[in-house]
Amino acid sequence: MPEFTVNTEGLPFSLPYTLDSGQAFRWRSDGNFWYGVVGKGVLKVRQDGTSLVCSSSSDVLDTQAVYRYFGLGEDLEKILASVMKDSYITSAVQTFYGLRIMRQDVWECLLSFVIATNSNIPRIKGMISNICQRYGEKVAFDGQEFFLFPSPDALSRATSADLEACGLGYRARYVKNISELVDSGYIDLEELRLHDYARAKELLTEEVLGKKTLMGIGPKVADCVLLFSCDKNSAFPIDVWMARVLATEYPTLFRGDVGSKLASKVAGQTSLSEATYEQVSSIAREYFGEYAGYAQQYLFHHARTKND
DNA sequence: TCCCAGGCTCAAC
DNA sequence: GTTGAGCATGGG
Repeated sequence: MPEFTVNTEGLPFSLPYTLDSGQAFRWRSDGNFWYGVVGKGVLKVRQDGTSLVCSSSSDVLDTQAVYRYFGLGEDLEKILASVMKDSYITSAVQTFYGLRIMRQDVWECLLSFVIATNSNIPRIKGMISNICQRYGEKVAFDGQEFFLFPSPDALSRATSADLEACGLGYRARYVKNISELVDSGYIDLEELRLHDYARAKELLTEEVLGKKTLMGIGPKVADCVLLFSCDKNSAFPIDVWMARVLATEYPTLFRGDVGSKLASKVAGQTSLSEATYEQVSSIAREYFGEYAGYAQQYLFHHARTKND
C-alpha cells in the first residue's frame, strides 16, 4: 500500500470544501480521512497543515496523480483575484477559500452528470454508488471494499432494466446509449480537452437530423463535464441553484427578455431553452472572465450551504 | 403528503 | 425557433 505526502506549501487548498462542493460524488469521510476512488485506484487522504497525507491502493495513484487530480497546478490566488468582481462573489470566495476545481476522469464525470439531471446530490451519490457496486471492479483496500467506476464496456452490456434497478429511472436509457457510443469508439472523450471550449461543447451536444447523438447531455451537463474534466476553466454550468443566484444577486446583468426568462426559470415555471441558457451563460462568462468556472463553483457551494 | 432536485427529450406550435 | 408537458425516484 503506497504511502506518500503531497506538499501543498504556498498553495491555498481546502480538501473538505473541494470534495464537498458537488463536483464529485464518490468521496466520503470518516471524520479523519477522506476515501475516494481515482481512476484505477483507491485514495485515502487527510489534510495536515500544508501537506496531504496519502495512501493508495495502486502505484499509479502517486504524488503526481494526486497533484493533478486536485488541480494543484493552477495558481488559485491569481484565479480568485481575477473573479472577485463584486462584494457578493468576494464573500463567497472568502468563505470557501481553498476550494479548487478538480481534474476528474472524463468518462466518470460525463456519466455522473447525466445521472445527476433533475435530481439532488444525496440521491445522485446513491445512484452512482449503485452502478459502481453492480458493474465496477471490486478493490480491497485498508480493510474495506471499494468499487472502481464501471467501464463503458461493462455499462453497455447492462440492460436498461438492470440500470433502472440501480435507481436511475428514465436516465437508464441515456446511460446505455452513451456507454454504447463511447465503447464503440464513436466519440473519443479524451480528445475533448484538445479542443477549445466552444468546439468541445459542440461535440458533446451534437445533433444528427434533429436528434442528439449522445442522449441526456444538454448545455448544463456539457458545461459540468468541460469544467470538471476537460480543463475548460471558463465553462459556467447553470442549474437551478445558479439561476437563483444570478437572478437574485446579479439582476443588473440580466435585463429584458433574458432577465424575465431567467426569473421564470427560478420561479419553477419554465426551464431555460438552449438558446437562453447560452445567453445567460455567455453573460456570466464575460462578467467573471477567463476563470468563470471557479466563480461558478464558489457561488454554487455558497448557495447550497447557506442554511446549513 | 407534497415539493423539489447540478435538466433533458420530444411533440406541437 | 420556441414552448410546455412529461419524466422516475427518493430526500427533506
